Amino acid sequence: MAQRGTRHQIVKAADDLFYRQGFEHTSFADIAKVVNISRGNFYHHFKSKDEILDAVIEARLQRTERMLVDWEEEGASPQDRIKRYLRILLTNWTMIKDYGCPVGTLCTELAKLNHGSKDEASKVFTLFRLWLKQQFTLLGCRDEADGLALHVLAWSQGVATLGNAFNDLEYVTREVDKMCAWLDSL
Amino acid sequence: MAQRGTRHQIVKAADDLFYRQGFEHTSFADIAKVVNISRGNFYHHFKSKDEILDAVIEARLQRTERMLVDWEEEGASPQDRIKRYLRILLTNWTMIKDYGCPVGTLCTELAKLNHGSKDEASKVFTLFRLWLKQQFTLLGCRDEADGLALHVLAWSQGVATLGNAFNDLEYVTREVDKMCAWLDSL
DNA sequence: GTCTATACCATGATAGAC
DNA sequence: GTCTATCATGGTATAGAC
Repeated sequence: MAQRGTRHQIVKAADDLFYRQGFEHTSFADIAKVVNISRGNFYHHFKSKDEILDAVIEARLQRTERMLVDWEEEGASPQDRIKRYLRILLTNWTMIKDYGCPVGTLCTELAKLNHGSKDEASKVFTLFRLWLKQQFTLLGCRDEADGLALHVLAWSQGVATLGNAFNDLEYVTREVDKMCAWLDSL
Repeated sequence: MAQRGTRHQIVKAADDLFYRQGFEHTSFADIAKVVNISRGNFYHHFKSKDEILDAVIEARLQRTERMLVDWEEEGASPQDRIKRYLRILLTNWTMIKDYGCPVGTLCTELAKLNHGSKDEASKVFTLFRLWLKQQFTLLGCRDEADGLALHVLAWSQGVATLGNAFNDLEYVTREVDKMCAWLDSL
């Protein structure tokens, strides 16, 4: 029980630090400081740093899945649900402006490292893609549903990257408004 | 003269490696191997790794500026020029699929490191932004020119990130086609 | 201008005491 | 299950010979 507790704390701290500092830039010492354990004690829970990464990705996948189920129940219409997705850019702005999109930035970092878990990381994108596709299907855009899902995904991803680079909340707000208007025009 | 030659070689090798491996993951040893000089010899040309980064960013800014001037002369119409920009996604696909967009990935990495040169790096985005704005102004979209420029920038950035994550050339091709069609409809 | 040698530190990882 | 001590490696950076 205590083991599970510590393990969980390690994953939680690593999840946060991998997002804010990047995977490679985060050391065991960084995580140990947050969790308040010694560096050596890590290896009782994980055999390597890569194993921690896998656990973090797994946690993100589960968290994302839960969030999408919640959104499924929250939003009255498919449009409302997609707008709920678009609004993450604004609700998470304080993080995005400093650290970018958690999904996209991990994928690109792992791609450059040619890391074995890069495909696993991109599955988070796939979760959003399938969920968005489902919403567009409900909207009656059956044949184009996947294309529209990818369109929304790319749009939000690009806005997150540029919003981060220019540190410009007004721009992001304008873009989200535009995206919502485009949605209503479908 | 030989000094300038070596310095130039270091910047060129670092430019390539920072793109393919990321800034932090690239060591002096990596660059030294390419340039074929000793590690110690670096400090005759640069005081620190950050100085090499600044030189790389400066080189990228100049290269981008030259490229945009070339495109200015190449394309007959503003649409043709913007399409020239969009097609980078396809002409540079072999690099993008493995390493993402050179501009966006550096900006996000430096943002996470909270690196002092992150604003300098995002100036490459600004170059594209102003150039695109100019093209849209020539197209007669004066009031919306900057918004449209940012729209194209975000669009291409998002497609690069997703294309990289999913390693899907067909998707990128479809998106570029869609972007070109949207351009013609303006 | 280039080299070798080296200092110094942080990293991921291991071994073994408690 | 947690700790301390330790290791090998590789990082940035410096000093000084040629």
